Amino acid sequence: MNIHDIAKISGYSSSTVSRVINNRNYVSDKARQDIQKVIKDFDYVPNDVARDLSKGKTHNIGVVLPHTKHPYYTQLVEGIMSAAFPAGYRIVMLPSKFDADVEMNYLNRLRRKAYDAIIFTSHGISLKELLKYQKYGSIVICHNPGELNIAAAYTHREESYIDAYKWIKSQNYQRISILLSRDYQISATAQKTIQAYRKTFGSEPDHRLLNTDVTTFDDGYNAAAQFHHNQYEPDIYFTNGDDIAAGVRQFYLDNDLKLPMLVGQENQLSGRILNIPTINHHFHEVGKLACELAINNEIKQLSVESEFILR
Amino acid sequence: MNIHDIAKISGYSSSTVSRVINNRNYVSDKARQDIQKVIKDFDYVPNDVARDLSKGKTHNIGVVLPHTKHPYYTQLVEGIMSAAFPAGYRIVMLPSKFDADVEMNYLNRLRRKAYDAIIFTSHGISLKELLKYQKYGSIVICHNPGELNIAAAYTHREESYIDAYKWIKSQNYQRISILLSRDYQISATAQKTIQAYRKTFGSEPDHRLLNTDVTTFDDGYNAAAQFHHNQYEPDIYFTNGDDIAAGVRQFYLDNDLKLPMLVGQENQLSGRILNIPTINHHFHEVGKLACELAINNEIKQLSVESEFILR
DNA sequence: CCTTGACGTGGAACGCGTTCCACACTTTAA
DNA sequence: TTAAAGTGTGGAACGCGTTCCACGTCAAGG
Repeated sequence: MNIHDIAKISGYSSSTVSRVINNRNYVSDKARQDIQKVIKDFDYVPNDVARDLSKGKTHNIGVVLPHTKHPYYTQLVEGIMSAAFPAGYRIVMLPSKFDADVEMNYLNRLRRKAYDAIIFTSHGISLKELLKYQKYGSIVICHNPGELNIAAAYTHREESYIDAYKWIKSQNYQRISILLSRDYQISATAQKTIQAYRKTFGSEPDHRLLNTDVTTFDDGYNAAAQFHHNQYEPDIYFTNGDDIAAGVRQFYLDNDLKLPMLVGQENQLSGRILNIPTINHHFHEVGKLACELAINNEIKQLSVESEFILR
Repeated sequence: MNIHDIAKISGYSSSTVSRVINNRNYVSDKARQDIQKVIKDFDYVPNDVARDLSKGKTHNIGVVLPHTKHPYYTQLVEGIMSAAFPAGYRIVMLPSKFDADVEMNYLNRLRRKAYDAIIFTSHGISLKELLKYQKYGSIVICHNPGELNIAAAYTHREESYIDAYKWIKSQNYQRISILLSRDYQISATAQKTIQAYRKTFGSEPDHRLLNTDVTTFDDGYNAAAQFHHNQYEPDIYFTNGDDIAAGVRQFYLDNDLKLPMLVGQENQLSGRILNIPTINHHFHEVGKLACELAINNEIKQLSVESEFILR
């Protein structure tokens, strides 16, 4: 049962049926009623895929996420949804694990018109590669793209990182551990963390206390355990998330050791419960902005100030 | 640039081009090479929407979620994704806020072939209504559908609830508060909570200590504040999530009151940090099972045992 | 009385890939 | 030697809604 069947049965053309379905003008009352009756009698509904094909628009936005457990992505996705839903867009989750092949595959699906736009909450492939695909649809990333002309919504982290480090400095902590989620050679965000350190302290961070790939409570726990094992322990941990800081704390607690100072990020519940200073990056807002850029196909950069919260 | 253009340029028919694109047999080496060269030269990629239309399949699974902040849904979505991705399916997020109109809209989109299947992580409309739509595609729900013949993956909660109540009984707690996420008149899950109480204690729960619509840390906090204000306080809270229990705890802490006993659910990080007994519902597994049912279009019920964890 | 324009409707092409069927030719088995 | 089976390829319809264009009618403005 398709629109042409309805046309035949009702005795009108498919153009007129289409007008009725889409509530458009230039249809007489009689035709409208006749056609609506047939539609009802035969319990007809139009096919969305055919409509998408002929309109050349799917109202789908692909959202590429390296992993899902991490609250960064959860918050972003919520923000994206909050903007997508009212605008009649749906979001399609695209897990990537930073795998370049998988990401390229998603980009190609943008070319293939499976999505109207694609948002990279984070990405493994290079920005130059992304640029090449802009002609196929709107592409938005969630970090500062620097000079490159690509749509982006991101948190302006520098200030808050420097605020945090300044506070650390003022408290006279000596051994500062930095737990990063990704290698600072790869990740722009991790780089910012290090840069802010240099700016504030005028020196390099202590590499013996610098860890990468620390993203969860357990990772934090293990990092602390490792430092303890090496008998070279920090008196403060600057971590990439409150949950991670909570994991560090747990290690000290489990082993009856004096708790070090902790700094988290992302304003997670764990930080609130444990009173850990944090940095609120307003990811919900970032997601919302990213989605708006995607929908409006605007190539511009929007940033949100993040803030150090000392509890 | 479409498949017919490639056919014309290469001098073959679109059937042959299609065979080449889909790596099928019955194509000579020469034809394959010629066509592949044209495809490459003109940088052609097929249109996924057209393919979906002609195949009658989208490889999209809609996932209806009342809200996103709640970890129940997050864990389910992760589980769903873990099954969808390897099978070549993508998931489309469909926020509903339990709004029946919105849910009906999503069901209609199933009819309209926008999704191959739809998973309701929770739902406001009746099961009878859902049953009507089964003929349009696979529908899976995430709670026990009882006698109804509808695909479902869910946690078998009774045992663990009873285990929890038995423990509460054994500890001689007198005033038991139950904080539900939804009214037990509406929600099957909430009903189970009450039923297990009746079974264990042989009596009705104290309605003065029973609250509904408690889903977040702050809700827990406020519920505790309210009981305190009413000067009728529980000595134990049975809550719908560790985060909620953490919120309750926070109220007592902030007001320098003696902490009541707490029981959480969902095995969240907050419970782990604060050592709150919890119930692990294995939602990740449930999501995975639900997705498998959706993909295979099987109408059967699968359940996972949940377990009371006393820390 | 004629022109202009809004209104109502249909035809046919378009968006684009898939697939069934027919046809020709080449092997292989009998 | 011949029928049967396999290989290679094209034509055309199909999946289904949208939209441009043409054509006819009728009323309002000049």
